[in-house]
Amino acid sequence: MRKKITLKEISKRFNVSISTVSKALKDSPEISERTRKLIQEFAKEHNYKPNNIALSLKNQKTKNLGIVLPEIQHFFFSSITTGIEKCATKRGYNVIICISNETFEKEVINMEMLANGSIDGFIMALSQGTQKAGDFHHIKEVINRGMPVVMIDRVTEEVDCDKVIIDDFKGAYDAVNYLIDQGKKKIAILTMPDYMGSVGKLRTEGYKKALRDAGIEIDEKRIVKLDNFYNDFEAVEALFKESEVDAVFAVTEFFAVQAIKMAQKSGLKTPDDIAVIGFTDGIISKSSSPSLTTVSQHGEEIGYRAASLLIDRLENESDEEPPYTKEIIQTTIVKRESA
Amino acid sequence: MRKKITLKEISKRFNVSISTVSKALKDSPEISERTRKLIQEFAKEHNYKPNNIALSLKNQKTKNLGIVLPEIQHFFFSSITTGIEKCATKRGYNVIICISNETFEKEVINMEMLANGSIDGFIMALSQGTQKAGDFHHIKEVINRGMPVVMIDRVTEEVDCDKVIIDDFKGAYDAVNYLIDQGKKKIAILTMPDYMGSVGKLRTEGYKKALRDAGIEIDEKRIVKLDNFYNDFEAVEALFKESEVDAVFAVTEFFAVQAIKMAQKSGLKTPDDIAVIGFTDGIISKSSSPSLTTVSQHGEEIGYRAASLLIDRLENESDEEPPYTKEIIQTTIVKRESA
DNA sequence: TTGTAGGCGTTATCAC
DNA sequence: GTGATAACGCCTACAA
Repeated sequence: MRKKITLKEISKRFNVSISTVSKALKDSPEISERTRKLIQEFAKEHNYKPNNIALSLKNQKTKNLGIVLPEIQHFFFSSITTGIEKCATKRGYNVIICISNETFEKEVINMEMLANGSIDGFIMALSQGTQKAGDFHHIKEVINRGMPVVMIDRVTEEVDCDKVIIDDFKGAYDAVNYLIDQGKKKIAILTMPDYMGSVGKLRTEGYKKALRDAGIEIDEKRIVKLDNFYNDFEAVEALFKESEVDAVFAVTEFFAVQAIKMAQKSGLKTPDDIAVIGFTDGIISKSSSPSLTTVSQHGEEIGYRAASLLIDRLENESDEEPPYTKEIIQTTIVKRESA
Repeated sequence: MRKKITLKEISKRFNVSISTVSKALKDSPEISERTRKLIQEFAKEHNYKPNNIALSLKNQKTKNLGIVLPEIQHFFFSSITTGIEKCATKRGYNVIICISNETFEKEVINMEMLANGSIDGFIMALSQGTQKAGDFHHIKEVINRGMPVVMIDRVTEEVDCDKVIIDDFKGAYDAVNYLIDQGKKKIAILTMPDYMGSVGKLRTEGYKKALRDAGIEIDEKRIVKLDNFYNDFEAVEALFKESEVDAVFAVTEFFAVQAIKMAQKSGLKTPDDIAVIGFTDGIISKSSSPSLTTVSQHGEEIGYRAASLLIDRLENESDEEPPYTKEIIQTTIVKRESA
């Protein structure tokens, strides 16, 4: 079992031409029974497989999907990746993953690299940096060149392409309603800045709408905007202490768990004194104590759907492009102990 | 901004040969100042970038690293991925990630796919299925063909290649010692079956050694082997109730958190009644309450080192291959509330 | 200063 | 039934 074998080498071995070998391996009736058998056996023995790169060059397609994500350490994105990978594998595609690390620059570089022939299409979620910058030229450029892009979760209206998102607004609305149904009135939200579109803005709006619909007044001091994961939660603790809060809707798992901690510190019981509901049904939610009631985003489904859309488009033979779709994956509430 | 432009197209545009264009773009002094400028400007305008696939075919290298991991939803593996990605990007490589989903079959298929020209080398961790089967022919084959492989974390002595592992034995030893130092005597271990080499066997051995060295008798009923993540923890709870345990060394974050839950259920306080120390310093550890004292595996460092080793080998120009190395990343104990 | 030719591995078309 | 040729996009040694 030595180096990779090529058609050329096989052809030399049998003193035939390369094309004969190629045809023989494809079981072409052009080639004599005998030669075919001979070559096929030899190939199998030497474990011949056509070189992917050569095929890519010839066919002008790589069978690779380019994935550009802000990070993959948190459950939501890693489960998206899992979903993408499942669909891709099933349909004969590989997955090249690049991490933008939440920065605009790395997002651009990654996409330019990959767009250069390495992949057939993109699945991507915007980095924080890109959302902040509001600059989407790199994505538009790729699309203009005829490379399909599917945006997931963190998307923008400014780019015209297929999208798979969750209904952040409704997810938040449902979550807050759930709390209201438990008889909670003083509901706080731990959220993110507005430029974090879906996570920050939309969920906050869902929260407000739910309160309004229930005839509960919106109290701005119960809207806490946190910038990142190592933020000061003292403001939150203060709120709790002043018993200004009887429930918390947290926009991430992490915030939710922190809220529980703060409550415990303040001697408050969850869910009786302070109920907590989070977003993202990840490992944290399952393993925290009390375990978290959360809004599940079904990351794996998002990934799977996105890959499915992308591959459909790639393999669409008809000459007219189907219109862009926007799929909305419904969130569901997973009831556990915290609310 | 239309379709991707090629050397050929540029050459037509200026009525010169392809090689002239190629040289001009490389700023070769062979080409006249004027032609160079002209072509370079045109290329920049049209955002010319050489096609990666063509380069790969020509250079017989792809600048892609193939990563085969059992899963990436848990923090340890996703942080490894992050580390790999960082190093790869820095050195101009892309990362193709495939998930074996803990099965032997998918591991084999993935590696065969990638080995077919898509990548220059592998970084991989064995799936549970492969460890159970004890069949490593696919890895040996790849290596025999001259494709370098770096095994990480879940490795086997049967394959000769570069390896990056943590010192599971010592990590466990240290963890248990830490508990002993706190005056704990009845220390249980929540572990995995022996075929899970590093996670199961080695850590259990470290546990035993620590007890032995401290002159504490090993009590088999305190060694609980759990098969997977949705196991019955009743056995554990029973142990707690019979007050046969005053500390737990858990071989995963998840087990650790479950142990805390069981303790709480039994009305025992952590860390006073039952101290708990886990393995893997992930998100769960940080956010659980009480937060977990854990053995940090430094996944990102493992990934970074592995990628570094692999790329070094790929770019090693000298004709003799350097000997295989086995890097051992030291674990450290991250002290928090649970012990 | 510019161009030609060959090659990377494969396949498809067409010729013998 | 088999083989030569061109093409995918790029690079480079060698002509002209």
